[in-house]
Amino acid sequence: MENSSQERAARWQGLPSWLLTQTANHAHRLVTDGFSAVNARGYHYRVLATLEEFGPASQATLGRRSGIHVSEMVATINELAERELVERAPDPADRRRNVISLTTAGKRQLRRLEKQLAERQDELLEPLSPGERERFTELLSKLLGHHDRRTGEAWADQSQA
Amino acid sequence: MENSSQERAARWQGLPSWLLTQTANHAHRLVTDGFSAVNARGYHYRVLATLEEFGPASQATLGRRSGIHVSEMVATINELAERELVERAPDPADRRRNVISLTTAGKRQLRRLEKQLAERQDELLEPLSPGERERFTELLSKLLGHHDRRTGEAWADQSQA
DNA sequence: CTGATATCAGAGGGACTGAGATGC
DNA sequence: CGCATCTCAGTCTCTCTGATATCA
Repeated sequence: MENSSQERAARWQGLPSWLLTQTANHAHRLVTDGFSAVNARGYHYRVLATLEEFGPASQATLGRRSGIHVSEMVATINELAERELVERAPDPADRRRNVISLTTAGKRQLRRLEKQLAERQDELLEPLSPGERERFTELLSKLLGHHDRRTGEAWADQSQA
Repeated sequence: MENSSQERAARWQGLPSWLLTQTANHAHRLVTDGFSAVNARGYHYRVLATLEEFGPASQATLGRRSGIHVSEMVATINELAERELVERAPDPADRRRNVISLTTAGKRQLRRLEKQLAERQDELLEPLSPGERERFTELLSKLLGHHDRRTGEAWADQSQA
């Protein structure tokens, strides 16, 4: 038998990058499953939340604010508009643009998505104590801030229109 | 926040799942770049390391030990064999199987990959103190162990089948 | 017959690139 | 004119499914 009853752990399993990417996969699956339980995906949540937070905007601005690529935005808005969760209307002031706005159905859906999201965070952090959870997010924030700055990805604050 | 005056941060940016997946993206990019600097990718490292650690094996066994899907293993071994980093020989004891073994060039390449890997871990954790690094990997290990168990992915020590 | 092995083709999601058409 | 916006088509990488041929 090539497989003994006790295999050693592969040597890379203790590496921070491995732990990080594997745990992130679990997190991603949890959240994705939560979203698809209400027939949505991550982009839907991000667009709806951005609309609620910043108000109606063009697709391009929406893309900048939510960190979603413009060409992805097209498909995302298509899906949301089809379900009447957002409204897509031509901008009278600039005929290149569509003005996207949240409908009341969209707001209701956003509430559902946020409920899912909160539950999945809890599921993700389940084995950690409250104190550990706090330290964990602190450490992650520190790392993410560092690398976002390093690679110039402060997309949250690069917007003018 | 280094945010300019106008834009608030998107509301999901503090969520553990967001911090985790985004940071993991950075980690993945770092490691991938490190590997591609020596013309390799993650699967190459995992196969070479597994070969060194457990010795020659069939592709299927190699897949179980390294967590790489069998159909991916075919392409991975193709690439490694083409560069003569591994040898692929028919198993005389079982004609379905190929026995894959590490060449001396493969060992040299493995050293290069491990060097890259170590450097990138350091780059990843740069903003953290030694104590923080330790706590960080501890917390991640706790989470990953939990979710691996939860979803039955203890592929590192699953012996049968 | 069953199960395992190696191979190949392809799906599917996520992030991105490039080009074209329209309008500022 | 240069630039922005919207759209579509396609690439790339990773992971997984399915089908097939071979053999234990």
